Amino acid sequence: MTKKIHKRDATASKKSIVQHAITLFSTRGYAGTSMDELSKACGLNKAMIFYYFKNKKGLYEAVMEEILQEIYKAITQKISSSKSAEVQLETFIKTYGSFACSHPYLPALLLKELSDSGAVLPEQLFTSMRKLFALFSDILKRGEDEGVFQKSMPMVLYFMVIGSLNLIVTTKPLRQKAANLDDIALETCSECEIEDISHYVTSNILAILKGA
Amino acid sequence: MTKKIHKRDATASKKSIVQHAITLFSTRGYAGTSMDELSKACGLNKAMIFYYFKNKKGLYEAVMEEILQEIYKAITQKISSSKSAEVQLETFIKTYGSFACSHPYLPALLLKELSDSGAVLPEQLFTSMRKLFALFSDILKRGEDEGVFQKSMPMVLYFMVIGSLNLIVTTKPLRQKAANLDDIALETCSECEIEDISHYVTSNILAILKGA
Amino acid sequence: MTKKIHKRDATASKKSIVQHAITLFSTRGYAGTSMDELSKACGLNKAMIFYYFKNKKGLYEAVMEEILQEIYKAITQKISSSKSAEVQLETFIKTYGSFACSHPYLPALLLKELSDSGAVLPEQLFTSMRKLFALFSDILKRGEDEGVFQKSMPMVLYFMVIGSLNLIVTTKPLRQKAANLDDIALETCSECEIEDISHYVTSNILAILKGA
Amino acid sequence: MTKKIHKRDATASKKSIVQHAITLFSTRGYAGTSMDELSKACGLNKAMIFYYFKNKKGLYEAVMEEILQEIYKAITQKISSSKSAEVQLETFIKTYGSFACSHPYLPALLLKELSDSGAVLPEQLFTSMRKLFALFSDILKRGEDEGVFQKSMPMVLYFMVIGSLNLIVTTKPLRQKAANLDDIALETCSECEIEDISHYVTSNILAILKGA
DNA sequence: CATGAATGAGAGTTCATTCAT
DNA sequence: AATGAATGAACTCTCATTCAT
Repeated sequence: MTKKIHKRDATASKKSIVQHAITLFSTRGYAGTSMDELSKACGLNKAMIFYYFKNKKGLYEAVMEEILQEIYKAITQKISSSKSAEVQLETFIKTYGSFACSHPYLPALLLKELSDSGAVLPEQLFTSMRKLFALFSDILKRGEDEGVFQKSMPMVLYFMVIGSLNLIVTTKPLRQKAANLDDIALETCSECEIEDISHYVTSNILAILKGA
Repeated sequence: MTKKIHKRDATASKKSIVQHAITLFSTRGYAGTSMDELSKACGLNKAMIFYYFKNKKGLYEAVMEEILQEIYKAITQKISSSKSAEVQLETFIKTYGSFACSHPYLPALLLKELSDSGAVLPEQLFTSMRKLFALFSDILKRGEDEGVFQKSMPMVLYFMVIGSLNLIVTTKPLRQKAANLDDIALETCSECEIEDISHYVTSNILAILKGA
Repeated sequence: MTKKIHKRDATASKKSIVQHAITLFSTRGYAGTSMDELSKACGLNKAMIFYYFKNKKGLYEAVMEEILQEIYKAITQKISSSKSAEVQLETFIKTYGSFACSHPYLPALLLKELSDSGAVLPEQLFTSMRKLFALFSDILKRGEDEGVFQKSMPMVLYFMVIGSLNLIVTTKPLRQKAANLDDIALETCSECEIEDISHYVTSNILAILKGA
Repeated sequence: MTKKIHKRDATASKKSIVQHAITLFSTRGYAGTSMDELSKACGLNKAMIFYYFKNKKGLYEAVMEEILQEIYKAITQKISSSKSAEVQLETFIKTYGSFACSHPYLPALLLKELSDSGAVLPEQLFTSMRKLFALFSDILKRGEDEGVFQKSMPMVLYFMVIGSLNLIVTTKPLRQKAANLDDIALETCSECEIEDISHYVTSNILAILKGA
């Protein structure tokens, strides 16, 4: 008689769905993720996903919203306390790197979305990504105004930063497997710490901005 | 009475399938591409896809093999004639950039595959990508040996190059739409030519490698 | 507007699927039965078959499980009340015969499965068949112990019994058609009652077991 | 330039197709056998099967025709020289047994066909089977006329003979696997020679026909 | 809020068969 | 006589989604 009634806690259930959805979407992609699998993963009835998120796309939107807000919050919090443009830039890159490393679904989802100009979520991706880039762009502008940075192409620099950091994170398993297989030593950074990489990227960007 | 009799030319049919598959895979992703749609796109019976490529994965492998060989050939041909490490590096970056721009499926497919460490094609992606990176890495080493380049982290630099170039290409539509919508001017390079960007990336990487 | 809403009764739906599957599998064989046809036959959506039985093989297993249990139950119920080995043997044969006649899918399915050593369901067929044969074999042994039966080859006798009864049932339509067509009288038992045949088989087996 | 042109020997090709078809039909059944697989098995182009046999059913007919003629010939040859009804019956049973054992596709195909009254080949199966049964029936009649056999039900006796022999052959692998797995000894004749079984069946039938 | 039964469309794949060479 | 390319229908199975309870 007593059926396994679930939590009856709307917010908790929603959160559980989103969390498991993040994992699945980031590993299998949007089309490759099935609602059936997701419902099993989070132990909730399949219909509940539609009850809370209307449809698959709605859930995906919630997922992307979530992770883009997370990374944005993580960066703005750290940056607020920084003074100089130089330090702010360093903070931006290092925070992004360590966040991407500890939340590897971010690079996976971001690269997937960006790889087709956000075929699934054009507008939302656009506004969210825009905010993050605006932050980066502002730092560069401040540096220019302060006379510590050269004139630059912010968009390209931004992509150099997040492109390299994202790829370093997503290809980690690939590179480690390669390291075990490879005869000759091709330096693939298979054992590098994210801190060292973030640091290296930072100094590279600064070298570019400071010029000869 | 007149059935849609097809060309009866194996190589032509295979090529047609691969070409249309490239388009679909790069825009919709692996899971999002349907063999039905593909067969309609290339005007061939669905069964022919399986006749030639055994299954969906087999076709995808053929597609990736194709484009990775293309870009590798494009780069090695141009590089062979270059002399100094510096010029070779410039050639690498500019060739990659212009190829990616004229064959925009390359960045799309590459980013998708790299975004989950090649979930679909682990080994093949690995070997093919490895060859391209080895080329890049060799140039850096030669530069070091010749004393014109500083010591560096080749993997990170490589990802800075292809990360930025790929993202510039794939986000082009997104950025152009943004430019029309945006009130304030955020420099998103929506009108930049790929030559200028490749040139900028090149000089940035050289700045990094040449140091202060 | 009025969609074909179904009963929403799990056990009823499952039963309906199994019942119609029995008919189809027994007439068309495993490979010859299509899930599409089955779904139409039982008025349920095709997906429901997979919802309840996972896949075609799973359904087939359920079907075989069902009918083998049925015949086993039918026989054991009747036999339990019998006293002597002789009567038990008679009960076994006659029950099997009348059951096979009133449930003609049993011989059809059994012969098909046995005709290739259970290519589809090796283990299950094995255990289920084994139980039935063990019953038969036990009766013979008891008869031997009691001194009323001669030593015999139980497996061969068993196959003589179920072989003949099954074939009589499955070839019934064939033999009746033959009777109409045939000029000369070939005694094909086209009008025989199953009771007479079971009786004849019983007395034959007893003749064998009692010896000269 | 020189393509692998095949034998160009019509009868040889046809024979090869039939031989391989026998194997496949007997193991996988009619519906379970694919023309693709068959063409690969016999190394001939798929279209040739249709060139020679019109369609799948036509090939199946040829296959059944072939094996039913084989067994009929094998038996009639041996029987012609026999004198008494008793010896003829013995010859019938033993020849059938040894042929079935050395050509195990016969029992497999026969049981499959008989299990649904020849759904695929009603008429042909009917005439061919009829001939074999007529042979058996004639022997019994002669025995009756000679006063050595009791009155009997030929159809049932016939099915007891071929039912048991066919099942013994087709279930051999099943019974051998069972023997290895089984803890307690259930006499499944897993190691019996066909000669012993044929002999046992013969003496059983004779016991029936000679009566008390 | 939660469940499991139900659905229709479409997925990838295989089929028997035909046609041009 | 023989081949490989082509076809359309059918196959098993999965999908996102809805409905009754």
